[in-house]
Amino acid sequence: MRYWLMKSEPSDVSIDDLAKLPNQSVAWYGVRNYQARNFMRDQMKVGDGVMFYHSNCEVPGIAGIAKVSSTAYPDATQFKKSHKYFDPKATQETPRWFNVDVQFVKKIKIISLAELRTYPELETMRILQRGNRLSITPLDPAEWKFIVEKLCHA
DNA sequence: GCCAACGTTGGC
DNA sequence: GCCAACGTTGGC
Repeated sequence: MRYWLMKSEPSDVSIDDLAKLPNQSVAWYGVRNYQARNFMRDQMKVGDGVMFYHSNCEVPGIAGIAKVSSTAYPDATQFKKSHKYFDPKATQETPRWFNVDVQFVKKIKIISLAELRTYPELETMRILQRGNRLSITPLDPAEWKFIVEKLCHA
């Protein structure tokens, strides 16, 4: 079992939105970065833990816990001509982009980026490294454990 | 809205 | 295969 941190803009899908969706689950569409795609396609398994991170918003930080609820399958938006995530180089036979489904587990009191930066235990987190922009990054089990046990409040 | 950092594209 | 130009991300 692996652990991941996945960024979402709350104006797109917030942790509250996720909790209200059918099955409390969403297709993680729109990833157009190969490294992030490869994490989903090659490494994610059903049941993997996910820290749901709010980015590009007033208080960026970890807003909840989720889990991977399907293995990867072709991202439907790449085939839709009118869609902003349409990719003319992708075909049904050779899709270029994949996504998993992510399911709500619980909402927590947000752990802001500024707070995350204060813990030596978390200084190796990819999200905290300078210049990091990857929307999906692996979390060390130790980082996951520290966040779940020490920082999560309902 | 600014801008640093970084990924992708495409001409050569 | 190099690398300049361009587009995007995302904190501030």
